[in-house]
Amino acid sequence: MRVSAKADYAVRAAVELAAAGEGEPVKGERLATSQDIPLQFLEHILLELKHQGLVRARRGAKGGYWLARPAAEVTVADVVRAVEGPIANVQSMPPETIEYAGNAESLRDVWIAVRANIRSVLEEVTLADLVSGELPSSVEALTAEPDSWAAR
Amino acid sequence: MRVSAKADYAVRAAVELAAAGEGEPVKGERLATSQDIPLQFLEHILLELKHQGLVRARRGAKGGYWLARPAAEVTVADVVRAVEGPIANVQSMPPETIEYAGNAESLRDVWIAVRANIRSVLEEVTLADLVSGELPSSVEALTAEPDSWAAR
DNA sequence: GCACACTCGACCTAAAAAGTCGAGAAAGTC
DNA sequence: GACTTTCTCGACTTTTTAGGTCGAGTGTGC
Repeated sequence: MRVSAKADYAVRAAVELAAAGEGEPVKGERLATSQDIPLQFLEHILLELKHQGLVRARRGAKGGYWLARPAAEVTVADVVRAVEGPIANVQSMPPETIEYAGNAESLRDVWIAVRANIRSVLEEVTLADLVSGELPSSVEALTAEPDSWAAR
Repeated sequence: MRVSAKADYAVRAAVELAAAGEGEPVKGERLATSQDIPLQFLEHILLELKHQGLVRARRGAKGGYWLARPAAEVTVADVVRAVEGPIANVQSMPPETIEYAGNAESLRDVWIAVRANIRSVLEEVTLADLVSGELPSSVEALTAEPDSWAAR
């Protein structure tokens, strides 16, 4: 139940692209320095985002990366899935395919519920939301709870 | 964003202990076979659960493992934390301690919201709930959504 | 005292995560 | 058309985690 560096980097780079607007391409190096990500690792991540159709790129002078879709139409879930695959898998299997023996039968439903709740955040927040700093109200409601900020 | 085999095993073993009741200790081997978990790996897990005070054990004939607290007072979150540490860390750091540069500032709030939502499931469900098969209504509400079952 | 079953450190392998290198190919500039 | 820039991408390295095994030891009950 942890978020990998790769996923975190991917979202941050995508936000940076979103912030740059539809204008001209942003160079990998600028993304790397502005978000403090190792350049060559970032290039791999951007390549994956490109392969998933989230990002486009051009080489050469005036080259760089840009979002393939408007920032308001790209969710955080899209970016995370592009680099990590399905969200909230259990033992690398989607929870709905797992058969639990006897007493643990209901455990599957718990993992399903967890996944649903993760999705309800990641699929609601778009890159445009992140750039503007205004998250959807359902998400703000969660961060408003003081309890959400307690380490545990 | 995945659930490790270890966490899954730990919860299943704990459920099995919960189902056994307060009576006599359950042998490691019985837990291993009933939930189909490699015995020696399971023993490590049970040892961790013991170190965290969730489980007690006795050696020798008539030995075995049992829950240190009533099943209704042990949540799935307790078990997962015992073997995996804090839930929903980003790059091994608790999200509230992370500083994001410039445009990515709000990303921290997203991870906080995700963690809050995961907790709201795992901290609500107890081992007793799992044994009885009746999950809290807030969790059942999530699994009732057909969308929750769709792979993505 | 003997068998049973947990204790626990040491070890192991495979895979994933995280990061690096370097050759090459497209795009623009002069 | 040479040159520079910047992405492309396979190969490789390193570190960490996941997942699992072994075996000597130790407490317990009979």
